[in-house]
Amino acid sequence: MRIVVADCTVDYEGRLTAHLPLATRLVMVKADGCVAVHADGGAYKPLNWMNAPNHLLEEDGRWVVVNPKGERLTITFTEVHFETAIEMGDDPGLQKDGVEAELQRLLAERVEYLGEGLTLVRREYPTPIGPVDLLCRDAEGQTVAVEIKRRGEIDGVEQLTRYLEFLNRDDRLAPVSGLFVAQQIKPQARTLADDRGIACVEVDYDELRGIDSPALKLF
Amino acid sequence: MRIVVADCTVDYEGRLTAHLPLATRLVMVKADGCVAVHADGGAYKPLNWMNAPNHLLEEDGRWVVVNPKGERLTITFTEVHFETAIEMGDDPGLQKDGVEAELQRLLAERVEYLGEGLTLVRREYPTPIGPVDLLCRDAEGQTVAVEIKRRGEIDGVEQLTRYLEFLNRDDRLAPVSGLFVAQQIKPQARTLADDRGIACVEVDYDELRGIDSPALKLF
DNA sequence: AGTTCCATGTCGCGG
DNA sequence: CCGCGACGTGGAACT
Repeated sequence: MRIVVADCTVDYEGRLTAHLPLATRLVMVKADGCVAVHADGGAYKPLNWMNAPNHLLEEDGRWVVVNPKGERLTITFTEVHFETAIEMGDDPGLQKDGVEAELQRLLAERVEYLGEGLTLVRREYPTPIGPVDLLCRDAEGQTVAVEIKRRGEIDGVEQLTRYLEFLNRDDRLAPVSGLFVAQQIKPQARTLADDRGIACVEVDYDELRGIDSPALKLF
Repeated sequence: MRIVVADCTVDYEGRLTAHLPLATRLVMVKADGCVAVHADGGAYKPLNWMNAPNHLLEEDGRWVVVNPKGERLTITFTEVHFETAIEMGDDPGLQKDGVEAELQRLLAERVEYLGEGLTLVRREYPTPIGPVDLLCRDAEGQTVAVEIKRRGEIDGVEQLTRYLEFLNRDDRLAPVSGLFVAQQIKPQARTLADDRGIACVEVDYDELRGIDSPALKLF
């Protein structure tokens, strides 16, 4: 990794046009070639950047970074305050836990949490336009398609609507009703779901994890 | 700005749980207090971070960053290879040009560019599921809902379709027709729009900017 | 390579 | 402060 602290101006021309006036900034070049320009504040996100793959042309007091899509980042240096390069080696990568996949796993084990008498038919039930998170049957034996999100927004309702459209063409399943499940459902998403006759359920992740945990079975 | 290159492990507990095994990484602390851990590759985005406002507690060989929401980032240092701190001052900030807001502003001033006899009723016209970019009336006085995108794709057509569904329930407005406007409209989006009776218009940003500019009024 | 969808999304604006 | 939508969304998984 290469690190340069310098007074510079930056110009980006690509998906939009952007310009950074003269100021002191940190320029980072990673081993894969991606370039990022950071200010001393604002956010962890760089002010400007160019992802790999790209080509870095170093002229006198100016770097021009171009990528195959024709986007261009130009950094013009006025004064370099500090510069270094450090070998860091490969990174083993980030291990994550607690995202949507986890929520789906927990709910698949406990579909009755979503509604009395609900039973699981299949997780990731395939349709021509992608898999439905959970396919269930309710107490009366009617099919229920469940879409799970961490945050329930309009896109999720659209997605479930598309699934229902396809599932309802299958005579062995129809009529299929929809159930939209999320840790938090936005009002607009709820409005749209109501309008389309799709039921909504908010679930509590910690409570679910509690139900799931072996510890609770001791009680 | 403070920069540390070190062998470290990182643990994040907050909206999710995440862990980074031991490796050499760059740790950046900005003037506003935000902390970012970068690997030497992968992307411009840090592996782990904590935005301001937060509190950084420096113990022996370990930093603990906590924020008011109760999220916690712990960096445990094995060996520090390099460390520096640099005063960079305020950043004047990024100037952007050519995004959707700009396009909407330009078109609101010149709706007749979108069709002969079109007049603006209101920008950001509210509906229960969000605001319509432009609400207009055509030469015959019929209501037209306009959705503006930089890049016209299928989800934009879906969005406009939802608005039309709601607007058409309002007797004072109905019947409402749709107009999908973008700098470039993907073939699939155009097909879907046609299928739903929604008209499409591609606009040229530079031309619009030209029309908008006072210079043209000299002719 | 193209498409779809998640994200500790982040960011900015308007109510 | 919340809700909502754009973003140079980025990035990963899957076809």
